[in-house]
Amino acid sequence: MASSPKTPKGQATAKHILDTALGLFRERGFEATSMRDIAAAAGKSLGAAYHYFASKDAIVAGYFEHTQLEHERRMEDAAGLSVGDYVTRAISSKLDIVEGDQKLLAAQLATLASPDHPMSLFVSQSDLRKRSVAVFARAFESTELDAATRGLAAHAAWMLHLGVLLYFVHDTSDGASKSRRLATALGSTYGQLVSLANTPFARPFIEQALRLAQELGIENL
Amino acid sequence: MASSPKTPKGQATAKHILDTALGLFRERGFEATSMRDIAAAAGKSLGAAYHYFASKDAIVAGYFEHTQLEHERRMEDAAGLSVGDYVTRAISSKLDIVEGDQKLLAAQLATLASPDHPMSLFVSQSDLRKRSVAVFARAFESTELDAATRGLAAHAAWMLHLGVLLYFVHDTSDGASKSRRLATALGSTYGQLVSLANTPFARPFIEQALRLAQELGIENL
DNA sequence: GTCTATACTGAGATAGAC
DNA sequence: GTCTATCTCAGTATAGAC
Repeated sequence: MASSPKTPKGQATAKHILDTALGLFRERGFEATSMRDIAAAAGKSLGAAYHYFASKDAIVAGYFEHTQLEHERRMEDAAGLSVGDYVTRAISSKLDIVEGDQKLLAAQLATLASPDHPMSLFVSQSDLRKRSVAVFARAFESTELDAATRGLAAHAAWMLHLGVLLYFVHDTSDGASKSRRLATALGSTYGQLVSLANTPFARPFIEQALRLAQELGIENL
Repeated sequence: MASSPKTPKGQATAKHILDTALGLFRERGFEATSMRDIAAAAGKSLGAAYHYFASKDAIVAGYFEHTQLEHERRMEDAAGLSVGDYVTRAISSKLDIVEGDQKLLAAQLATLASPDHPMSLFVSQSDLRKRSVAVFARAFESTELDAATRGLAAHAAWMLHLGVLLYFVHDTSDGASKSRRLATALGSTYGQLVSLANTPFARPFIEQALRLAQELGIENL
């Protein structure tokens, strides 16, 4: 098992190993980078790397933790925006944070989407998912939607964001401009749809979606 | 490199190894099954297994090939159905085929969704994706949609089907009943939406989606 | 062409000395 | 806190028997 760093020196070493690992993941991809490579590039022994990170996956967990913290921080001042602008901004922020990490994200898709895996986003306890959804939930704070609809809307926005990330993984355009274009389009369209949510036209669809979500356990994911 | 079987005996051996492997994948999952396990369970040597399948991934490729052929076969007689019924039927059929293979599918998510990987669904050349989308395209043969809208509609239906498969991977309900419920709900709702496609209300959204799809290269995926 | 036997490389992971 | 040595086991390569 890996221990968390106790001394300032240990903290520095752990951070150094993490940063080195992420650099290598970006350069050559996740699978092409071995723990030996990481240790060597960090100027440490293999044992030192395992002293701080129980496994290669633990390093990735550190990356996602950093990613989420950064997302929360960057969305702190977005409270007053319209739904469309908020969602667009939230997805775009995420793209800013993960830009350059396509290979790493691609390699983690199976982990993130698999059941039975401790880092899975779709197990009901997933702390990372809850916090990530919570960021999107704030888009609907100023709307007139009831709590249930709001919860569904937040999950839908979060899934939209996952869809953009899936596109992003394959996006080779400069500065991920295509992904950003997609984020804007989806965000504003979604904003328009949400504004229809209380109209007679849309209401039956919403009702149906709410029933279905409850039946299938999407809410208490 | 692996050779394809030349004699009836070789064909039988290859099929036996494939079936044995799939059985083990279902039982214990993909990663927990080694090529040695597969060879041993099939009563063959490790070399024999590698003689027919270049890698563990090659066995999985065999599985997806079988899956797709089976899907095409089962959808042969679905030509006359309405869009909603066709899509529902197509997704449900797929669930029939892959039921029990949650662990295998989950383990392949990264492979299927990654760029750079020969088995990726999202590289433009992917034969498997093209054939899979083609099955869904037949849902719109009897509609009055123009070709471009039809192509977009087919891709959208196919992505809906991927979404259901993602849900299915986590579905522990008996006989995947929840996934089937989702398939029906999405299929019929999608059918309703498509029937609106030529109305003045929906047309602007469709136009926008078409422009976006072209811009982002979704069409010639 | 089909298949066995065997050995090789390199990965993730661990134990225990310092 | 760090390192060296080592373990296990994956996929791989190949020589040659039938």
